Amino acid sequence: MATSFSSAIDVNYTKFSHSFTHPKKLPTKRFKISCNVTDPQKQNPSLAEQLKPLSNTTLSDGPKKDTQFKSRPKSTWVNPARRKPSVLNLQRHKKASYEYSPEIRDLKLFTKKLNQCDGSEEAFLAVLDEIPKLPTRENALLVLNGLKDWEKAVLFFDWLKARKLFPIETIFYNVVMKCLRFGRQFGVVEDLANEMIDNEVELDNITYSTIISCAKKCGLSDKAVEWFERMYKTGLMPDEVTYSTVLDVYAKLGKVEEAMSLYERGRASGWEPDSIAFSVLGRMYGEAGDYDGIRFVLQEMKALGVRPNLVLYNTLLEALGKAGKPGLARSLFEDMIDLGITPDAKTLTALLKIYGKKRWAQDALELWGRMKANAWPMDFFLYNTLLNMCADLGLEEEAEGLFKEMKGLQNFRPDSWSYTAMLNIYGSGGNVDKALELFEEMAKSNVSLNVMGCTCLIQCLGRAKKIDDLVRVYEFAMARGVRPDDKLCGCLLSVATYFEGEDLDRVLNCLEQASPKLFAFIKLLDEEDTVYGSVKETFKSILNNTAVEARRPFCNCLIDICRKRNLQERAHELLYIGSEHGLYPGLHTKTSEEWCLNVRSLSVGAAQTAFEEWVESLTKIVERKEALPELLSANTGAGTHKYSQGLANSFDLHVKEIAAPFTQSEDKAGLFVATKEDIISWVQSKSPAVAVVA
DNA sequence: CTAGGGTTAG
Repeated sequence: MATSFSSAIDVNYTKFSHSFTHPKKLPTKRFKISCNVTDPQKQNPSLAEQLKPLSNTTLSDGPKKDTQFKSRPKSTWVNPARRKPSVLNLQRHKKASYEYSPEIRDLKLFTKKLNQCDGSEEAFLAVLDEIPKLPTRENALLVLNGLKDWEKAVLFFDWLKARKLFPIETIFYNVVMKCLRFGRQFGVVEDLANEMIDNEVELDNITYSTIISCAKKCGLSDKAVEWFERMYKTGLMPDEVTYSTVLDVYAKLGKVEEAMSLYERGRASGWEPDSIAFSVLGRMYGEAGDYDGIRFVLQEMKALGVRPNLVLYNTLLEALGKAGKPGLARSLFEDMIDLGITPDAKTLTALLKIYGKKRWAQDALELWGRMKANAWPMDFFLYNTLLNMCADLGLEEEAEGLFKEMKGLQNFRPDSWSYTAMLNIYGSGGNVDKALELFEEMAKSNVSLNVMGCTCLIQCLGRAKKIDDLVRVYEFAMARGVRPDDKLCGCLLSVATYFEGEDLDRVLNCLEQASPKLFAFIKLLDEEDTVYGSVKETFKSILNNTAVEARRPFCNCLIDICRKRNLQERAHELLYIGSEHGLYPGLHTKTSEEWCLNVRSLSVGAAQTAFEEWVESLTKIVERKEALPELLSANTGAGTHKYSQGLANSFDLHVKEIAAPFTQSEDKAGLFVATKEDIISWVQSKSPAVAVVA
């Protein structure tokens, strides 16, 4: 079992073991805090002290049957109607289930009545008064368990307490708390917990894990941590459920160090993490995009011989998607299949997302084929994920087929996600007519246009220079309450570079609605008396208020707009500010043999601007007779996307325009090279004075 | 199914 998923883990493990910060070395802040809250009156040992004897005695060798984790107490539930059957009884009354016991059936009916009655206290108590006979402890639990509304559970619980029919034990509180958690009533849960303390009713691991998970569900992480620390204060050791619950609290807070610290302490105390704990950790590392962390989880699972189940595989695949690692995801998936686990829709969704995002077309299509061949389960998410995958891979025909299939399904229709994926496909493929057709179809089928669909349409209509349709779609979206986001603003900015004159003004009008600040900035750039300081200040403020992924597109587009309006100086200023802001990491790289200008992430205008700047600085170096490397190169990239291929071509034109001595490499499209000699003689030819001095 | 923990869209 452990060996079958080893193939995924063993990849490059040596490298991994060097780069991963082992949890043992992590700070233990969390535990210092839990020590600080120790009640001075009780003088209980700190967690570390509590765990010490355990780690010395139970960690290393041999069977650990004496630790509490092996023998967790089972539910104390007793079904009053199901007595331990004798062998004879078993033979004769095989079907004698409690459902047919009249007493239980009555109780169930009574519970149903309680569930159905009016929510008011009076109505509930009125029904409660009709109870056939005063309940025993077990019957009371049966009723309590069957109540759905937390208000009713609390009323019934109060009624039980007032009647004093039997002592109210921990289990009663636990059952009520579970119900309160469902109703997200942390305040009431906390009151009950304090009541338990006051009444000296024992709080056990079930109580604590319910309190903690309730706080978590209510988004009160600080309360969750607080109650975990209170638990330590009492000297109660967490069991495996409490561990996973608290690990999840830290994981959802993104507190990786705290989670790992707890993990390590738990391990030292003899806790054996199970698939749920690993699922929590895997998800946490996925959210952090931490590949080494995910491999640590896989390694630990292997070392402990934990056999992953479907949910754990799904979580790990999802995490690998977030970390952007298709290779490990693929081998993990194959391990899962080899183990005989049938993937569900979530598994396939996770995997297809990775393949699509990473443009692993072959693997994506192969998997899609296997899905059909094996009739693996499909659901709504999976259909839309397949459509998105088609968009990522540019599979227009496949998407059309799938979309048609979706329209014929019984259970659901294509929704705005599905339409958005199709708009994305038509938009990036430049298929304006089909995109517009889809837009009309959405209105007819009552599917609302979301902001991404709107962005895809605007992009597409902009490229096709269909200004009337563009404005119409934009106004439609705004009227339907679509709220422009940074991506839509970036799209409008990029579209603005396709238009001139009156049409440009119409695009800018749209932009003004979406972002008055951006619109004002464009006006500012246009004004002659604008000083650099105010450009810088305004632009920095805009960038800081923009989603990270939209910052570089903003800068690129604004530079393009400046160049279109012959504001070259402004274009250089924006590039400078953008570089200072870290938008173009790795733009310049230098080795002793070669200096390289990497413009792959720049727009046409930004690339030209960067190139001009570079050439200017090379010229100065030649003029000052400073050292140059043998080779100089500018890289535009070949462009894997349909619309990014333009960069190499326009760059080529620009190079020729300014007669720079760079030539495009024949082996590698988008790579422009010049030798040191080329540059020197070119500079000298431009300014003969330099040649004379030389 | 019987008191507590983990997974799904740009």
